[in-house]
Amino acid sequence: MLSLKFNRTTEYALRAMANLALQRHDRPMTAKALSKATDIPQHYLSKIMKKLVEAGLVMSQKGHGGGFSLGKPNNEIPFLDILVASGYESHPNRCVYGWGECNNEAPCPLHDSWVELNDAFKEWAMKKTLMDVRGHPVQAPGDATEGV
Amino acid sequence: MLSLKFNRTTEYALRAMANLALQRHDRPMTAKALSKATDIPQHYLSKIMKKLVEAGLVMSQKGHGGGFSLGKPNNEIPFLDILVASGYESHPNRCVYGWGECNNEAPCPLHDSWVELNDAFKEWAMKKTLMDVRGHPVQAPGDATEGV
DNA sequence: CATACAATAGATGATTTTATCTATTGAGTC
DNA sequence: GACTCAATAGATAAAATCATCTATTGTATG
Repeated sequence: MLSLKFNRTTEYALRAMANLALQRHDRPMTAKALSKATDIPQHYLSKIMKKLVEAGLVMSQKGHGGGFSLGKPNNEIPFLDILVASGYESHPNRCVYGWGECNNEAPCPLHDSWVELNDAFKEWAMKKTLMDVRGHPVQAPGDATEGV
Repeated sequence: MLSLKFNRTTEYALRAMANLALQRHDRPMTAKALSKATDIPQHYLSKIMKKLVEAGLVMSQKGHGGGFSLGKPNNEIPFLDILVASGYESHPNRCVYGWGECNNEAPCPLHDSWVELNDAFKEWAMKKTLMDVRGHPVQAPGDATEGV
């Protein structure tokens, strides 16, 4: 079984955003609560949230009653933005084959294959948004949700 | 520009294999030579080569005149095998959302999206083989290759 | 069989990533 | 305005990854 691996920071960013997106009430969610819900170390999470805030994907509110909430509607937050905001892109198109210069004009032996994979990845990241996170009931249908 | 990131070990494995695949003469290639050609630290490379040997993707020959050569024909070595052999799979389908149990029956909110991406990834990894590495001239057409 | 070559193995070190801890700043409530 | 809540910031620590160094084992050649 092969599966992609994101680094923790990116994985956490995705996880936190998905969690925020599933929040029903429109009251902001505190870092502490989010940390608990996502099982992400609180202070580590805070640093990630900061990045997401800076990217405009999340709004933050200090002080009593404050917390985090989405900065845009679900469907306007593609995973791509979350990946980028979380700092996923540290090695901008680094050549797997090790060539300093590697592009369509001077492609390394792996270039074409590599591009194919990345195109698929990029397509996914652009197409999928936080809207796609809803799709399963998060809790059992009969549970008691406090009325909005 | 978003692009996938493999860890170094995996990237190196891919790179080394691609390099071996492009070798014209059928004499084995020493770790030293391969290290130089791929710009991978020699002893680090050796450890990776060991894994590839164990997986049967590479044959190794000790002693004078020895070195590494492909263990199978190019087209029988899909990238998938290289990834797996290099140890890419450390977290067997870890749930991005952090759920211990996460599968089609009990899918986390990110599951479907995640599966979609991974399917694309797996398809790529299975489809592409070392044969796809040939496709560009490695050296200028008119260069002097020693006769086989 | 002595020598040089070359893979294998194990120990050690550097760097990066991940995680934690301790303030500090900002905002609402009594 | 004192108090509590909660994000922000920075320093520090733990762990994993990446890299190097030093033997050791195995193989061909003079």
